[in-house]
Amino acid sequence: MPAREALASRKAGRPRVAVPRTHLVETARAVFADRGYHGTTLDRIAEQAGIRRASLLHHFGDKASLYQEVLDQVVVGLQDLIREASGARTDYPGALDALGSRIVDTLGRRPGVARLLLRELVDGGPYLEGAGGRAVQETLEFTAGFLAAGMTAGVFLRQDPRQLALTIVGLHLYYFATLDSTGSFLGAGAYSDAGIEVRKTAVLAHVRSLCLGTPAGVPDPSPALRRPRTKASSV
Amino acid sequence: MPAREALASRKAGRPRVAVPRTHLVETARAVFADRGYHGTTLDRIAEQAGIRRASLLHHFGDKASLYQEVLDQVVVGLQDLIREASGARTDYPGALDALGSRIVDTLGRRPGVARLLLRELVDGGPYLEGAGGRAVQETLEFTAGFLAAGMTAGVFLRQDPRQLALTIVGLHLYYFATLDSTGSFLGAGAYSDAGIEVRKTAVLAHVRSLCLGTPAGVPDPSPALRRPRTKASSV
DNA sequence: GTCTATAACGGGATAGAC
DNA sequence: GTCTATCCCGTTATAGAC
Repeated sequence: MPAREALASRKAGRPRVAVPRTHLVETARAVFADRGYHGTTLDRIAEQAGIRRASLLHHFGDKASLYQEVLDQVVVGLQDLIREASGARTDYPGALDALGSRIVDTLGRRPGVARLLLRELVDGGPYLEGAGGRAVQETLEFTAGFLAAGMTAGVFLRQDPRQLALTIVGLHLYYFATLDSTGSFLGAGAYSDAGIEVRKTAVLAHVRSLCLGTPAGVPDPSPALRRPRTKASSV
Repeated sequence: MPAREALASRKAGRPRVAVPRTHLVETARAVFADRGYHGTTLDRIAEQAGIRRASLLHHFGDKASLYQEVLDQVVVGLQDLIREASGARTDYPGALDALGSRIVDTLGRRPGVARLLLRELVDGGPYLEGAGGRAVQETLEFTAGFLAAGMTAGVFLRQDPRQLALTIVGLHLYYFATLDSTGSFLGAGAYSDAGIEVRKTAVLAHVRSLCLGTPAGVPDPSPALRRPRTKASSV
């Protein structure tokens, strides 16, 4: 954390240490994810990044452009992940597990991604009306197509593939996007590797049940995560 | 829609038609649901309600208090619904259907409720740290308890009841909270009674599958809602 | 109880020095 | 490329007449 004073005493025009653009976008992603578009100020992003608001604007022009760049990155990242993990598979149950596993890993490691995307879907902001909306639409379409293919192949249960796609997406995004609020319901450690693993086990079983009808066994949750501790250590 | 001019020409101090407080809260709910807390201005709420911003502030003191009142109402409404629909039941599968059915009806009829609640859970605002947070916690706890009871009764599949509760809540809230954005994926009419019915059928099957392991049959989605029309009528 | 008018503030964006 | 300083707009909240 670069201190405020160090910043103020700096000369103008001298790059402190050549803050790379990617770092700025990452910082912005974290802050936007935390507070939403309207809730975040450029000052906060700038402060976190260790520069001034004016410098931030120099790079991105305005707040909306920065936000768009952040969201673009998130959406194409997820899109690639889904295509990659499910593409070129004939083993439908295997693809199902691979997909769920990678998504839980990604969202669990970076809860900001789920928050950012879910918020945008709820808000229906201008981003979704442009290229971003098309990407989301394509990804949903792709997912529904994958499910439909599994049904015609006779391995997935016949049902409305679009409705199924939306409940699966919802079950993924909701959990990690609201983990901060529901963390006390789960007990400490929901963000830990163990917590992510517990979620992954549950999700894989749930998705298998929905698609295959397999009454999957998830007999024993990690005892440490079953009941919240009344006075558990924070973080 | 009361016209702007009619408002401006009114005399001060004379109640137009005695706008009831509940109406103000309802209007505020709709606007907050649409744009989020930071995204909504008191001017917009006031305009929708047919009064001035100053009058609005007279009733509620400040923006935060109004928001809290709105959210309180939403949360206790949902809490009551869940308790009522699942309480005093020994028929677990029946309770499952009743619960899902009523929730889909409620959220489908008023998508703002899902948006409002989901946004708050994502934001983790100050509301959740007060009485609201306790209510949410209680409701989650109640739901997990219901599922656990069904498991010990031997009718629900044994699994982590907390993880199950969160995926079910997520599958409910996500769908209706993001319907505006994913509407084009579903085709026109997602908000219609027919669209809600399609969702309800799917949700009941999904939840049954998750809890009971029943490979429920949802063979035929309404043809009108299966594929989006390229040039469908709006609304 | 509703209005007009205005104060007070926060935040986005620009100008220009270095 | 980063800074300081400034402008300016939107929004909240208050004061006080009616």
